[in-house]
Amino acid sequence: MAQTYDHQAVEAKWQAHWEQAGLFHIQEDPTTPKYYCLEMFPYPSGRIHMGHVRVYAIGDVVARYKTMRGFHVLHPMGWDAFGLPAENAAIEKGVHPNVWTRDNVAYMKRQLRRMGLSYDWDREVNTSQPDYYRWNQWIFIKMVERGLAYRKRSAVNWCPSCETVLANEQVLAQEGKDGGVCWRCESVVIQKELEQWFFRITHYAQELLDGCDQLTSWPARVLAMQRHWIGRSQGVEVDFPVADPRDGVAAIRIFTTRPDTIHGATFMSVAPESPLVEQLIEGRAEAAAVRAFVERVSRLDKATRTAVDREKEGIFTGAYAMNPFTQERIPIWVANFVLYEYGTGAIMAVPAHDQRDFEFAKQYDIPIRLVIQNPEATLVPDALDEAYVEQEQAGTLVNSDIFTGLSVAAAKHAIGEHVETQGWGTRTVNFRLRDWGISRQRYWGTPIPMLYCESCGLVPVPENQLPVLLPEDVPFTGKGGSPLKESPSFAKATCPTCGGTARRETDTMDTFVDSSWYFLRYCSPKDMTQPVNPEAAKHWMAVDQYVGGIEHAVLHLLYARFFTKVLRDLGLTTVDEPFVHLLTQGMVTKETYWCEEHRWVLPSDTKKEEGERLCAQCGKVIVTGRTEKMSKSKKNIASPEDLCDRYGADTARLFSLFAAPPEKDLEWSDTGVEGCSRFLNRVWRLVHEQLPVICEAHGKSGSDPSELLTGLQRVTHHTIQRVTADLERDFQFNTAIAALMEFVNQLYKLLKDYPAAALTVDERAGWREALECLLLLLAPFAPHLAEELWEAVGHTASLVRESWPSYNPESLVSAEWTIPIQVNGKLRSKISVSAGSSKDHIIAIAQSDTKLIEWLQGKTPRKVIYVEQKLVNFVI
RNA sequence: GCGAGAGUGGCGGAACUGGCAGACGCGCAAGACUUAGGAUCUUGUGGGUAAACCGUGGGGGUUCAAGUCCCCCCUCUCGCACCA
Repeated sequence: MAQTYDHQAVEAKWQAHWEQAGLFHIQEDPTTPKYYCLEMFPYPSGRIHMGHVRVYAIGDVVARYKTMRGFHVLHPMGWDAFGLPAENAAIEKGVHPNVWTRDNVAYMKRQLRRMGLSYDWDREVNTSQPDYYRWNQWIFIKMVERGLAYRKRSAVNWCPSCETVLANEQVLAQEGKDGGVCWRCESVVIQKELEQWFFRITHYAQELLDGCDQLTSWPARVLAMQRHWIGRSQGVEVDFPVADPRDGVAAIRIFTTRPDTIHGATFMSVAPESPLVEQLIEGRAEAAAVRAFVERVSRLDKATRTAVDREKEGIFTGAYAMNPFTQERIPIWVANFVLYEYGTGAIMAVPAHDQRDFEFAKQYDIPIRLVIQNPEATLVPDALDEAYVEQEQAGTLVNSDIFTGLSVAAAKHAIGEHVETQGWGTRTVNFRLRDWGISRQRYWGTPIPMLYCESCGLVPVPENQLPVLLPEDVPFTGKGGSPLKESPSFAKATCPTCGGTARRETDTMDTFVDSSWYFLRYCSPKDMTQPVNPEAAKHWMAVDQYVGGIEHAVLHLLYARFFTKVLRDLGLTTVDEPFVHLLTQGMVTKETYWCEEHRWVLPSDTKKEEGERLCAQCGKVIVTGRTEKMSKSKKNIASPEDLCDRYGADTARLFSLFAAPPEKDLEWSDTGVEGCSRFLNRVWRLVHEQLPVICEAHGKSGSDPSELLTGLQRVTHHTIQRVTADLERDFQFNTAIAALMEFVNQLYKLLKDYPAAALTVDERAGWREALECLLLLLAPFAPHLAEELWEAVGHTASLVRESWPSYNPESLVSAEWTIPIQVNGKLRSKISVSAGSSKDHIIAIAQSDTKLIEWLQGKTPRKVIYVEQKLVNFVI
């Protein structure tokens, strides 16, 4: 018998078998419960990387496990196929994005097949194909009709490298960079004033926030990030009348969450972009200086200007407003930290109780008036070195007219009410969330199905003219601007309303639109009449288990939740939330190597000499860098293809699941991979060595169950229990696999201790049960090997159709208990008693234990603690 | 600063409701089988020569018993960062 099995042949054999038998093809089945298992679909960048291996291995174990548990499991796969790399390839290499994408999809699909993943490929979707993106357009038009898609001119994020607009969610913070950076290329993003299409995600802000409470099986940090991103603030809008009113500015409306501090407002601040500024300064002596300030501030990009450590800067407009509560004249300033897009773009400034206002007041010598007193330590206004920003529970109002003496909480309520009864304003709620800008000035995306007619204005493309196809005659120059403009055939159109000439919208949609509803499309991927078949969606939705990277915590996951609500309101689905359980898997990381001369180097370009790692080229000492996410530039990648060639898909899967809990980072280790490969070979040899034992039925029939038989049964059923519990409890794959390894170790021990020749018929049956359970339990993790051995032990049907084994609690019962004996809480001995022994009996046995007698030194224990089946503790 | 999470052997990591700390794997050591092996198998492996004792980031506390509960502190990772 070979000592290692031929994984190449075995894996190819079963992949072909599964496919030919159509074992992963799934249909609605009213007789069994459904389960929808989904992993985030990949962008077809060219090759599968280890991150893909990990996420798809996780998903596949879930899908296979749930299938064995009797669910009919929807486990689809597809391609998030629109995106910039395809277009860049067109610019650089002259290959059409469609061709580039198609080739990549074909290659990556082969790679995924090689991993033995249980996908229903009949449901494959590809977002770059008209049969998919036409429904983006359809949904877009429905959203236009409902006012959920609209066009507006505003300052937007612009990535100079990708030459396109980005949504707020796609601008990320990066250390060392002043501004935000592009999510894709990490270039610093700038601001541009443009007219663009937006999705009114803010319409669902409250529901998106409330929905977080239902998502109890999502990681806390993802929910925290979403809640923060949505950013709900409850407060009051108040009009501050302008002291000498001018045209169109009778009052300045502010938003505050701290109406309780309103008596302490000693000035106001307006955002530099606000049109109020010009209205306030016109004709004043201050006008020129203010304009210069605004000009200077607005040259900076927003992220820089609003960085928290940036100095507070401002300028007095010359105008005054009246605090409606105190009737005082307070100066109106323009301040760099006030955001035009948030609230009303203007604030009342309470330096005593807001840190920003405090710093501003200090700098410009504006009075600071204390209106909240700390009851525990009396604050002296002149001695403040920071604003007193107390919590709700502490603080009492002072210097606040009739509100003096109220608690902060009571004052918030009372003053809010007063504002409303006086007609000065209203209580209101503000969100941090902004509408989603979806226009992209790129080619490889969904054309926005809108027309600009000279006489009718904006006109949606009629439904029966969809899809608006991407034109082929587009030159890829890389010189920027929407490439669709360059198509001679595309831009010109006929207005469906008046028949006159119209111009097509030449921007395309953000690719995040595509991925915002693909999970719904999988329910009825071939429906040519609608994006989602409501019946199919009703059957399959919501996704029971979603698996993907944490990097989408606010991007894709927020957009997908939004789209689900939109499609629900269009009657296409009945669920409010798309994903019930969310597993965010960690990154795959690896050590990096740095050579002074050759920079980052591949492990294979280094050599080890006398315990030191040297550069193979120049012989210099290699510095071992940080363990980081695998990346080509850091040269710390491991190739899934090499891995499959050398060890096989089962080993690759097993290692990705074993080396770390799924949500944590996984540090790549070549020796760890070998360990997993060794384990699979051990399973292979174990089963083959025992084939004669389990396949031949000779031997006498035993009378009572032998020690071997009860041992086999106990370890078998105990393993079933452990593996099942580990999978049921948050998919603890690493400990489930550890349990399987222990199982195999124990079986080898029994193999050694009980020679095959002497076995009874019952014992042979016990061995068969043990080995078959091993294969069943192993099947979701290492499906090829499990199938091969399942066949070897005599089965003809695929393991895919087998049920998950259940354990018999009686088999777990051991004839003996081993009870640890403690003295004063420290382990001193262990005793063995027959199972079911009474407390008194166990204590008596313990007291006669020689080791214990030594430890007790003749003293009588003050107290004896006995925990059922757990331990005895003598306190002396 | 705010939010989330994490600190356990040489390493990755176990330890469900307080109850034998270190499962499983890697690495290491010794041995067996081998012409040989980086194959395979067996044994050992927290520190301490050793029993004692010490050990879960540090310091207190509760308890018969603490990695686990309570209080204080430190470090690291990730996310958000002037949102009024």
